[in-house]
Amino acid sequence: MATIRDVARHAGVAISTASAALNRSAPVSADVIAKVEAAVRELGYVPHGGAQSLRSGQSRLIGLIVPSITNPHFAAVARIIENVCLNAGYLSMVFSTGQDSERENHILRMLRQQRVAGLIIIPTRSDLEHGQRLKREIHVPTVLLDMFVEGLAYNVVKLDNIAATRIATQHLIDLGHRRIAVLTGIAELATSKDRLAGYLEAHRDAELAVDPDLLLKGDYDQSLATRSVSAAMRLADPPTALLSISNMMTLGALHALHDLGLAAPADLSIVGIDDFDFAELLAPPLTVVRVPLASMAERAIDIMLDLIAGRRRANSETDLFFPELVIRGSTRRLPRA
Amino acid sequence: MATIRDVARHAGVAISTASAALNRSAPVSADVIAKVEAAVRELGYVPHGGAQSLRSGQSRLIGLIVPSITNPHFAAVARIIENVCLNAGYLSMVFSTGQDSERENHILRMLRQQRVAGLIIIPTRSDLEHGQRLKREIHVPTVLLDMFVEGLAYNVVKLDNIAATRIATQHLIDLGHRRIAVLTGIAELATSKDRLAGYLEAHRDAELAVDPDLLLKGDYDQSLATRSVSAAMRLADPPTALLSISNMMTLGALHALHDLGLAAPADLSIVGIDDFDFAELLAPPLTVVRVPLASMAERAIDIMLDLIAGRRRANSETDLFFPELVIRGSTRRLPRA
DNA sequence: TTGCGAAGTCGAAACGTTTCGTATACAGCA
DNA sequence: TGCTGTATACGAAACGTTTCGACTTCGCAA
Repeated sequence: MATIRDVARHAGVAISTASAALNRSAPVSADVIAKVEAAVRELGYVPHGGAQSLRSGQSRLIGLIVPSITNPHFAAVARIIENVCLNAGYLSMVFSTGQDSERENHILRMLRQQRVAGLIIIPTRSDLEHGQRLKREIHVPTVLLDMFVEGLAYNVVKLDNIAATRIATQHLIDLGHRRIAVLTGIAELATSKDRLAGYLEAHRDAELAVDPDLLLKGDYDQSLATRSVSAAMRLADPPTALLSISNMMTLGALHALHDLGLAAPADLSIVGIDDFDFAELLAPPLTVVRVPLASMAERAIDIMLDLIAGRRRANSETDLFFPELVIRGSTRRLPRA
Repeated sequence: MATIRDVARHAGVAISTASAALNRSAPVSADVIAKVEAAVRELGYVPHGGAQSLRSGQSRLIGLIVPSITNPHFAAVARIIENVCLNAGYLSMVFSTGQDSERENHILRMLRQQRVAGLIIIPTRSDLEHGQRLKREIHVPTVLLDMFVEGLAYNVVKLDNIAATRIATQHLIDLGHRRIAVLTGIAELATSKDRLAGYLEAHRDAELAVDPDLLLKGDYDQSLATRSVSAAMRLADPPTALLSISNMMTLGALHALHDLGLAAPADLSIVGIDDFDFAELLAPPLTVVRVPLASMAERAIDIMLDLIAGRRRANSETDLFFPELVIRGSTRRLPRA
């Protein structure tokens, strides 16, 4: 592989001059620039990123850590961040934690080994202990996406999660539902807590009691959601509506109904948080709360690049985005008993 | 950031000894290993990947290039490869080409700059010209996934695409369909050609003529597929069945029916290539040809790691995988006219 | 004419590793 | 006792860059 030494020799200049010509980091005559660029083309020279990172102390790598790349929600995030990075001369590196803190930690370490310039993370937990662990492990500009973590002075870009479930629940209440189940998330996660809070808030506002039996266990994954919903539907007094706080669990709920020979919205009105391409084509088309994901991802990477460039200083400000209810076919007015 | 020099000093040994202790690359006493490892922990030392790559001439990075990470099909591939890499001490870097050769080229260059140890690619084109371009741009072990490219002596892991569409088409013919439309792909792609070939083969076998009007334009994306199917359904003599050669286009077809107030399978039987999580939950549940994707991705990364380790030599052998028809609700027997 | 600053170029050091040849210590053997 | 071999440890070079101080050259002002 050609090195900059080859390029310099080929162009008849010193290595330092070749470097300056390529990076425009010092005044170089147009003539020399032309010769150097010609040499680069001729030799097919591509700089050694490792050497650059070693010498300059900064890489052009940005790490992105999401729960799972197979979730269309996060795939969309990855795609957007990849694009912005590529346009800015950076490279994004995407990894899935599978909600496993150990794995998250391992990924963090590997990313640190690559000396990534910045990190965008959807963390696996949001408690203080985890915050301290992250603080210990991370030494670069970081933006928290989708979720806040205790004790971390990082910028946060997230949804108004309370509002998201509040308007979703409100919608169900407006349709006359009184027994509204909720597929909850992981108790340790701030996002889950907030989403549950929104559900409770809507009940309080409507002066509706909450039946603990209708707080269904979930873990953001399909299979547990399927089981939980199955169980709920077999209750003596089953729910007439369901709020699912994440897209994969919504799918799980659909599966459960399918397995039981039931259907939405006839047997159960369903509203999910988080729209996605397929939602409209499902049976039934899903009523969802849309999360302005593209904007959120863009904001996150913008902040990141600002942070790296020193145009902005890290702080713990939160950029809050607002959800929007999209009514489709999976919810219906509850007929009078 | 702590360097290996700090570690060495802290452990009271020479740098080279510390290195040997960490990499087990030379005999080091258990005593010293313990001291070095203690120092590593205490200082939070993480080696500088760039420096390692510079000095040793090899990185632990593997590039994965797919058409689009937002396609659940490819997201699944990415996830599998990420896992295998992580377990093998490698890091995968995933990028989406958007079927754009220029972008593919740009990504290739950036990956070359990072000195990735290997590449797994689903290429944007399969003609000879593109093959030569790739050959020029790539200097590391490479595995072609999902598609063959002319003039490249790389290992290929792909589906028996002809069989895939043949059995799909055969299924429709068996159900009595005679006017079967096909949503084709990009003409330059070997995979598309093969899939069209399978469709034609099935017709030939059944001694059925092919109506050119039923060869619908597609580009692996939703929107064109939607338009093509819309147009087809407005034909004087519309098709009674549709074969879609990729999942996103199947969704597009569904959208088209939806927009026209039509439904599958009543107005059109649909079979798509490529199963995915949502297929079962769509309206209707999709009849598809399942692609053994997980196995394919695993095989690809296995070959890759073998290639890197020198346990295997690059060649142009093809690992062929076989599809399987999964009959669900989107196809039905054509009632007699 | 001299002096001075700017433009352009160069050489060498440094970044953090790995690797390889060499040094030391000690045990075993003659 | 002296020699050889083995097990460890060390020192220094090298990987490909960027960066910085130093050196020319040249134009221009004094």
